[in-house]
Amino acid sequence: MPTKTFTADETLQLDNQLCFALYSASLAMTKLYKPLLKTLGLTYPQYLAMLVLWERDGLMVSELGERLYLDSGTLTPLLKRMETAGWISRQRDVQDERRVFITLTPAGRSLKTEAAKVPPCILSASQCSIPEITALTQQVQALRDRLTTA
Amino acid sequence: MPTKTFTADETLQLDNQLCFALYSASLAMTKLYKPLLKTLGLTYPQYLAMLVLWERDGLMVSELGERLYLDSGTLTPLLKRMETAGWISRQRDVQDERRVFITLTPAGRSLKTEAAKVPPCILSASQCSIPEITALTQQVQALRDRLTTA
DNA sequence: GCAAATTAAATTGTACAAAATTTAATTGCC
DNA sequence: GGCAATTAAATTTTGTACAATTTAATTTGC
Repeated sequence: MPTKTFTADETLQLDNQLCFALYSASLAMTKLYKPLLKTLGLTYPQYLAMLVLWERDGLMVSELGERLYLDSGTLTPLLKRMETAGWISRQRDVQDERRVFITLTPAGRSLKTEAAKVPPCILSASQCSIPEITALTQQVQALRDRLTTA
Repeated sequence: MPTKTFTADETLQLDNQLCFALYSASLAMTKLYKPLLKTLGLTYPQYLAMLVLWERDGLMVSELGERLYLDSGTLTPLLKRMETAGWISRQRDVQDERRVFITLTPAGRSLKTEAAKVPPCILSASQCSIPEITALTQQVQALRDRLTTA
């Protein structure tokens, strides 16, 4: 079977780029979340960190980073701001002084109730059905997993 | 038909979030592009700006921003760096001193040939077929368009 | 039992993103 | 014609991202 070839113009069209579709969709998503999260006192990446911690806390910074695909250079300042805001505490391991464990404060834990109102707002704004969202989420996750192992 | 309801735990699971799938996939994509673009002397958002300008240059900053869904607060410093690097020139309109037009330099224009090698590298790293990529791109674009009008 | 390699986080420096404010120019409207 | 509203970009501030380097602690070989 002959392989279709593309011109330089076609391969470089902005609207043919999956990377740009993801980039612009992710920024659009962030803009939608921002005003809702502002009422909670969280930025968007801080909200993602809270989603991880509401599932299970007492994680090391590196474990949080694996879950979020972010490194310590990004997480350390973000977590310091979250500590200042009163959502989490950062405690260095006495056994191994390199490790820092992240634990939710009572305020951080109870914020989950308010946060549960956010996803339904986003869902309605996205004008998508649940099955559509679920399918797209799985496809994009599968792509991400292939990209991170590449 | 009864509507299925979800618990707070389900709605807040990180791996159920389309927003996080997009966010992490977009960052993974950026990491894949970064070493390839470094050989060209471009950052990833600068590359996106070049894609627009290779299609058509002589745009105002605001027109570039509409195409990329970015505002002048992001684009102005980015474009200044691209001017310093020699890829573009920024010329203020004599008729209307508020407008700044962005034009490719000869070096910027000729960079397109080298850049055409990038998308095939990404395609092979993504381990996806062309039809898969095309379909996913269109779905994510459609989502973005619904989010930006929301 | 100790030096080399590894691991974990912090630090540093560069580069976006976006909200808010400022400055400058133009457009409407009476 | 003149003033308010609007538009366009720059500036400022806050907050990510991430590569590269540094510091500190542990593990592994020999």
